[in-house]
Amino acid sequence: MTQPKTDPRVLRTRKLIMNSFIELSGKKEFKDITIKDITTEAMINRATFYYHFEDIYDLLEKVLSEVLLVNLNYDTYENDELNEEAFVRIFTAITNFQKSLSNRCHRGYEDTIGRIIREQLEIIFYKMLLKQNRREHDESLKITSVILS
Amino acid sequence: MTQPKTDPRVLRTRKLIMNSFIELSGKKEFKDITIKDITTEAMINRATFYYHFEDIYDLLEKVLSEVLLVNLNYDTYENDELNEEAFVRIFTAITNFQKSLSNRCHRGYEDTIGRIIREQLEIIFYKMLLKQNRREHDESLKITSVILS
DNA sequence: TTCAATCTGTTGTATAAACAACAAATTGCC
DNA sequence: GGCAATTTGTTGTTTATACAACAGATTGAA
Repeated sequence: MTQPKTDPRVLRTRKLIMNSFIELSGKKEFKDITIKDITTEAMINRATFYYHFEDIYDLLEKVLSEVLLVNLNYDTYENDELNEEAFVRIFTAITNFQKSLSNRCHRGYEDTIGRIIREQLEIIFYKMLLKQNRREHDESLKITSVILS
Repeated sequence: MTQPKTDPRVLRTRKLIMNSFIELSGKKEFKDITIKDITTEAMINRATFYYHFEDIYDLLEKVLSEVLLVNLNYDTYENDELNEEAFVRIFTAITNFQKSLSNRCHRGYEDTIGRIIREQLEIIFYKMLLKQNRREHDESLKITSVILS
């Protein structure tokens, strides 16, 4: 509640970059997306990218976390049944990322991806547990483990 | 072709402000729209507004010109028949503006609006004439004159 | 009318973003 | 492998935007 309020310029720029990345992810494989692509699409100076993200992997991490969090917050307002669909969407997205990522083995990156997803899922599941409905989510957890293993 | 390239920040900010204004115009009457409303909606600092526009009337002028120009450029790619619809849209928009503007008589503003519209229409008609198809547009001109009188 | 609240313009200062230039790394092609 | 072209990080400088504060204007309700 008492957050220091982030500069609106920062919010706008980050959103532009992230959206451009997501947009491009629909057209190209992750390994073919360059930072220059993203910044050009976002109409943002390339130097500005590095003000917000270390590199393209850092961006990927943050986009993934963001997506998962957004979907989470969105879901907490809907109930039970509808969540199922959302989970399916999320998992599909994750799987796609994993797949398109598999080529670019650079610095054993799958581990990092896996870590992020697990962390976020942990949070999600935790909040879900607080809402008392356990059953189906345990299945999801197993599925994820399988995919990431 | 050899334009000095405007700063992308400027383009973004102007677009944000203009879009917010257009958005708000759909919800409120012009006379009820404050600059604070616009900047809040656009998530732009109010001081920044004055960096780009003198006041709300200046914004209105530029939005009108912009809208007309965009529609013009859009139309030049389509041909004859479809233009009719576009013109209808534009005239409806103009008429609405005029109507919602009529209360706010502040500094005899209708004159300015009329001037802008006439200027822009002049350009449009001129370009149309270069494309040889005269007939219908003369009617439009008459209609406009009536409205503005 | 009067008064409180809101809005308008304006200014000074801090910070994010643009831009240009660069060396190093990576890619892709022969 | 080697070479040209592209991409990546990084830096210094300029410019646009954020923010806070202000006096004056406008609004709206008592």
